Amino acid sequence: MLWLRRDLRVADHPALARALASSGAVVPLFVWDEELLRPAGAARLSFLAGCLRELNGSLDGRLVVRCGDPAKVVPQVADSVAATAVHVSADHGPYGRARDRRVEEALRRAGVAWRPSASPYAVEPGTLVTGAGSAFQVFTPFSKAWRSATRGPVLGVPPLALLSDGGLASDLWPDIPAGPPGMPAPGESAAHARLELFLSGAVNNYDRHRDRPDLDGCSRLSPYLRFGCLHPRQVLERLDLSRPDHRRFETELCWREFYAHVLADRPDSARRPYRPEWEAFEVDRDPPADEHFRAWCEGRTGYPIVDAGMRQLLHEGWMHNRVRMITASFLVKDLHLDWRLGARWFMRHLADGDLASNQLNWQWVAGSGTDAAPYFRIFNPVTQGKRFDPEGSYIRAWVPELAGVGPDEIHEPWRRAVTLPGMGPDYPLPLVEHPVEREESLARYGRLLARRGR
DNA sequence: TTTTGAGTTGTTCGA
DNA sequence: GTCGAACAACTCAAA
Repeated sequence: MLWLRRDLRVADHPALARALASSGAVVPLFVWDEELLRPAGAARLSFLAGCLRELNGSLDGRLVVRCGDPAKVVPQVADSVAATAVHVSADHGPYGRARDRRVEEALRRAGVAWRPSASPYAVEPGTLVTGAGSAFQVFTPFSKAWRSATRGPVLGVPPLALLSDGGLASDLWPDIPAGPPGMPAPGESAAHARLELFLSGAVNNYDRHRDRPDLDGCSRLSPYLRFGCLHPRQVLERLDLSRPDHRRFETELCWREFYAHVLADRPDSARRPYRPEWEAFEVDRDPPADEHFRAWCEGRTGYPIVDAGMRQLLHEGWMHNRVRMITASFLVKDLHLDWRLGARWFMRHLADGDLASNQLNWQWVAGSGTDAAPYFRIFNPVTQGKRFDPEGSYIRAWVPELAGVGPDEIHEPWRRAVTLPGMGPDYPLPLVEHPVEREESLARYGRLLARRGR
């Protein structure tokens, strides 16, 4: 049996290849695990469903789909097809590890072997350590180790004739809500199409354009990497590392692997500050915190680049990386809310929502994460907007109230002459004043330092 | 064990 | 308008 989780592809699939090589017939199984899907919204669920539908096609309709607790369902299916072994791609996340321990134990009692293969990372999380044998906490030394680590070969598509549905009904699916209108196209073939598009264009200007949400300058591969429609190995082998732009993209893939390593070492950092002293950082909980949070979620903070990003998230199930940083900084440093609120909202609405990348990047913004974050790194939403969306076309695409405002005024619409017709009351005034809240954040940081000194 | 150099992504202020 | 300095102190990783 092959139990699929975050490896929804047929090419370059070590667990699939190994299962087929070691057995007479292989039954592929996917389990809708309610526990895992609870924090996911319509975008990720429908993206996942689309990936499964296409995968089922690639597997000649032999994919067995079930709902429930894997510790019950996997042994059940294994029993009904008389499986001798269950193959998986390893999962090093906090939930995945605990779940796999339970499943492995249940299978062991039933006399079924547990066969983990390589994870959805180029370098297995947990394997890279410092000279002293501890986990890396700083990106740069990690990236050096990662670049020189040996990686497995890229595998092709194995012959699939030995796949079987074991005679089981295969279509026991939960109800999946429809995804947002602008959602990425799911599946392995869409992943390869996107990769080819990226390789034929944007990657060659990646250094310059990756930070520009108004351009199609980044890879948009994150949802495919999230569900293993594509393995990072397959991406890395296509890069020309003699070119700085390609190396820059490789670095971004390395960040993904770094945070997977960090989470494997510190599973608690998904829910708690990586630096424990940050537990004491003051966040707003009393009114108007609730109303502030709602305004942020719905994209009506009155800061155009922030609102554009939050609306793109709801419309596409995706947000440009630069804008993720800007919106996250706004929640944490301007609204003084707990990063976990924002992280949960992102996890709900992102098709690519990945626990390690999401939680630890949020912690990076909040200052509680691995980076020795300079306390003064507070994004100014106006400056960021001007620098990375100079014409304002990204904002205009997502904030129709500002469609008629020109580049000079669009980042600070509250400053535009009141005599301008037609764009008065639609767009909200700023929820807070950035310069004031910046000082407030610095003051809270100062108090955290003072508390530590005591 | 001690020392040393360095740490993704920024902003503001004053010259 | 441009540019460089200042903005804390600490901890990590490796020599």
